[in-house]
Amino acid sequence: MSKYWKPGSDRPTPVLVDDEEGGVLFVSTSSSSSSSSQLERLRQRLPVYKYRDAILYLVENHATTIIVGETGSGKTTQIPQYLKEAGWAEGGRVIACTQPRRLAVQSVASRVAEEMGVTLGEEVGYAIRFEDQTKPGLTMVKFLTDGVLIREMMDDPLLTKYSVIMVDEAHERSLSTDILLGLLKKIQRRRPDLRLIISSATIEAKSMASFYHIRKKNLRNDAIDAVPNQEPAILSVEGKGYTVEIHYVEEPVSDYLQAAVETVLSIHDNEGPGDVLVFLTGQDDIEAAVKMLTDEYNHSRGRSSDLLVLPLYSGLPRSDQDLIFAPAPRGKRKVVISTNIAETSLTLEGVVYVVDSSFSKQKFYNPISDIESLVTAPISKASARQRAGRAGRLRPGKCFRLYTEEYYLKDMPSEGIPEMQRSNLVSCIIQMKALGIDNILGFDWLSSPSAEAMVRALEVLYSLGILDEDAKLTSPLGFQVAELPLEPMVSNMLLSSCEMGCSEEVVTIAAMLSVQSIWVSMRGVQKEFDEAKLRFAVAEGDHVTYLNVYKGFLKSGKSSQWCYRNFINYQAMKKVIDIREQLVRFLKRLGLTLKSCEGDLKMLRKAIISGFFAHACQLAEYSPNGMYKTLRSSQEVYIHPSSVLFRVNPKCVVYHSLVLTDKQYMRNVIAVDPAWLIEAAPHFYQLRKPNPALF
DNA sequence: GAGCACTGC
Repeated sequence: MSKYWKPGSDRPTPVLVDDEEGGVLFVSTSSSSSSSSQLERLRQRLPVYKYRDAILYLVENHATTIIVGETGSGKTTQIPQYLKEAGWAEGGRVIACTQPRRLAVQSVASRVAEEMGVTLGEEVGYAIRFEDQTKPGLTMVKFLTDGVLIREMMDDPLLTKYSVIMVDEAHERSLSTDILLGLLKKIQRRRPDLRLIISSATIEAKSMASFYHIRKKNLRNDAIDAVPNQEPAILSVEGKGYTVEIHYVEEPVSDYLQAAVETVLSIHDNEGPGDVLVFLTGQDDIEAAVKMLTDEYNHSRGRSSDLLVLPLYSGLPRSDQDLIFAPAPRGKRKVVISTNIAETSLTLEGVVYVVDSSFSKQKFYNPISDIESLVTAPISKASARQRAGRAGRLRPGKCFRLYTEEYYLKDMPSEGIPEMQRSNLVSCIIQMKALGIDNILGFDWLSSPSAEAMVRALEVLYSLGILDEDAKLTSPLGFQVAELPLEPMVSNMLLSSCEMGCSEEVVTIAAMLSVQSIWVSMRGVQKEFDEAKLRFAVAEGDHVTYLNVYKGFLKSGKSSQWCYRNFINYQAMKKVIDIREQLVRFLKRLGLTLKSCEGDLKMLRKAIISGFFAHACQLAEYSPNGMYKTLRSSQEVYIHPSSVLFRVNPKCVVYHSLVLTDKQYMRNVIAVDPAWLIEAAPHFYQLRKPNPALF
């Protein structure tokens, strides 16, 4: 790696300046290229030229306002308060503010409640999954995740109780944010009184604005006069973050792991005090980097003995994650080596130096093979800027990019591919159908997914009996599946189990399949880990094994100590309990009853098949290495080593999901009798060429 | 005998 760092610039020309400190706000509309005339026009209309006044003026006069600025500037949290004071929450109307993450909803809501001097859960409340802290009739400002707002649309498609809807962090372009933004545009045509505020990073402003530009011909006649201005306004706000000095390598690095480690040591030797945050891609790289830095510590004490090196990724047990937030001991410099989790989800306050590898793991979906895979890929400029910004929260910081300035300027894509275009769309499409959107292919998306992906999702939903020949939700199955907060195949399995008399067990399995992994990832104690797992393992497969884990957890009195002894993730188990309770409530609301099959594992497996028949595989003949072929498309797949059926290799199995690494691995596998497949899904299997190996 | 970026309902 080059030891020579080249300082560079990053920030696009600042378009705007702040307000109360005597500056001006920059306001423009999407069609205008002349920003100064826009500014002049606004200046003439606004006697007092302040942030608050500008917001209220724009919301009053434009159907859509787009707030652009540094993310995390805290500027947007003042907006709901301004709106409430200006009377937007009177007469039972509510101001809604969405965030993509639960934690952000909670923290912003409590900050705003405090600023307004009210009790959280009354005038200012929030709603996230499992937790509704609002009082209908009293709550005027409501914070919620965008996913919850989409769920609310199922009961109230026009979101009639909201006067203003503010969507924060829209530039992240998460699946649910994109669905919401599309739906809101549709609502806007039928609700001229509704105001939208969308908060986004600079890079996305123009496309957001042109998306929300309402053409008159698209409005109902009586709505034309009611919408004050169909042209979205853009308001730029300068963030309050400190400047971050960017440094690039002079030559491309060949080994970014090695380069990251050397950069940390070089920062430690040459820079002033302050914590270091390093962005790598995944658990493997992170553990390796931690080890390299620790070895360095052992070899040359003088140089790095005062480094405190900590890994950070989502799979880490909570107690280890909490170490990150404790201040480093006196005289020590904290170095956190992290995945993308530190880019948006967690904020470390003491960070002054950021090291950016330029890579992250990203999900991609191939609609032809119907497989999602996770690959290491270059990040976007927007992401790089976000990473750099993590260094400027405490005081001016520095960001060391392990790539050249030329690469940044010329080759790095300016924004990432929206999640919508990298995902399997079954859940998305079922939600749209439940909201009465029939023409999915013609829907006005912010970024349209491929036709192949949409057609594939429609096919899968049709084969599950969730959609009919006209691509409409079936009744009751389709509508019930849309209600349940699960993957459609899991919903199908659960609903079938109610008819088959094993819902008590299957509701537990559904909850267990909804969490990342219930096992704690532990390296170095593999033998003990395998032994612990064997205590729960059964010949039928992983799903039934999960039932044993759940039983054991309940029997222990939901003990964290018990989890620790058995290599089970306590946080994941608590989530399983929450999800299971919620599912039971949903089932009761649908008029379905819980019934136990009292150990009839055959019935249990048949219920699983009724959701997952499309994921059936048979062991290839003469296969010494455990190769399976999928029945649907003869793809080569293997049982994942984490499965209790690894190396057991039953003749015919059904899997929950595939993970693509060097091979395609099936995760969560259950052994089945091939005859059950035809019984469960004759439409799916009987039309196919008979397979002599099976039947 | 090998592997799981990150959210969300």
